[in-house]
Amino acid sequence: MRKNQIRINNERRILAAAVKIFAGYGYQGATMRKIAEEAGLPKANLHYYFQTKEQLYRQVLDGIFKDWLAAANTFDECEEPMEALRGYIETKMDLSRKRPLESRIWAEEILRGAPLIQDQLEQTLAAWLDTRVKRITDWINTGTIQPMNPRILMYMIWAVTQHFADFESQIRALNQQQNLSDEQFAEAKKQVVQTILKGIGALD
Amino acid sequence: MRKNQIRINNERRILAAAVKIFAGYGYQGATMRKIAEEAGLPKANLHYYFQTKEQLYRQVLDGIFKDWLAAANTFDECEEPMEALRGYIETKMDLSRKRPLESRIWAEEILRGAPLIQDQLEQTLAAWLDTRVKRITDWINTGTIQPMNPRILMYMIWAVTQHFADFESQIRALNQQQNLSDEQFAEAKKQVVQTILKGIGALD
DNA sequence: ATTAATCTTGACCGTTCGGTCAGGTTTATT
DNA sequence: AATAAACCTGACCGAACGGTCAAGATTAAT
Repeated sequence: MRKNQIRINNERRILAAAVKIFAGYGYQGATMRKIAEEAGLPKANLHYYFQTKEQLYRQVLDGIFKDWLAAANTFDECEEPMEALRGYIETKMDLSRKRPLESRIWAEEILRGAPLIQDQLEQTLAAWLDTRVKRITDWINTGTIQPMNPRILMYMIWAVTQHFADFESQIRALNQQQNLSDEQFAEAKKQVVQTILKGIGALD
Repeated sequence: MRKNQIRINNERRILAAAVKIFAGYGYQGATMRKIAEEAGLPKANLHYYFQTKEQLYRQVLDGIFKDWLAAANTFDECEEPMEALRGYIETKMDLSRKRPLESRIWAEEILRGAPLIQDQLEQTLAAWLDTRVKRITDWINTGTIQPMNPRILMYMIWAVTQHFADFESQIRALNQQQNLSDEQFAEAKKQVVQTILKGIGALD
């Protein structure tokens, strides 16, 4: 069982360090030296486990993408539109709160034109979105929620929830140089859910 | 009048090229060579007008910040809450549509922790936000709109409107590899306004 | 026409980057 | 105990980076 224990252990350490450094400096700004220092390993050791910087970065992105999709479970578990959407928004808000670094890496990749994950966006994410769009369309057709473009709704949910991770430093600067407290974040989460659900007529 | 015409002309060319390159590659990924090539000038010439890469970048950011604040005029010009907010949201959406590069440069700077504009955020932007928060608070106190946290409302507006510029490549991948057409963007703009205004009870 | 100021540019510099590699050390297998 | 496999790492490399500079070209001022 603990056959490749050393490999498993070191790859985990390197990936954790890579998340921190890529999030803090961006892909170009991050250096293998910084990541090695953060991981407490010699630089050459990184290249033993990950041949190139790009391969290391790809593995980081893959991990983030999986979390991204896993957050959708809440969406699928509920029959009731209001509860499905509420659950999804809350899950995405919690993800922004607990894993802001990953959100920022994702944001920067998209910002740069998604050079490495374009295929995944066009294949996996597009398919993922299609099935959710179909569900929302059903709700609209049965009159459960008001007519709208479901894609734009999803874009809005992504935008708002991820904003709290991606623009954290701006929010902090506008909040007396303090990160949002747990209470403030809970209030934000509540207001985001409330505004979107009410905005699409799901609370009437 | 056309005293420093050469200087004015070249600085404009360089700044325009810098916006393109900084937006496309990020601060670290952008190189003075690429900017020079885009501007059609020798690299050494850039350093004649802008001593360092950081100074060039700062001037780009300053220009963006001014547009940012100028977009607020719509907010102040209307007495009616619904119209003030609608105007502001629409102006921000138009800005995302017409100047996506600037939005992305801003987003990347915030993503990296706002190392160069932290002061401006804490001073100018914080003051700007405070006055708008006061206006919204007045509307709440007079019962024109429902109780809420005005700051979170502003964060939501920024998040959603800027998303259409910052995450353009993701939206494109989810839209059959096509950027949103003018018609699609107009629909998005309408739905964003509708959802937010209805969401805060301004349309009841 | 002459001088001064501004502008232009190829060649160059020190630094840091991602990546390599030979040779040593540790761990697993028999 | 011996062999093989996996792991470790200091020293090094070519390329590309931001930035400099001296010398020439152009424009403005007198």
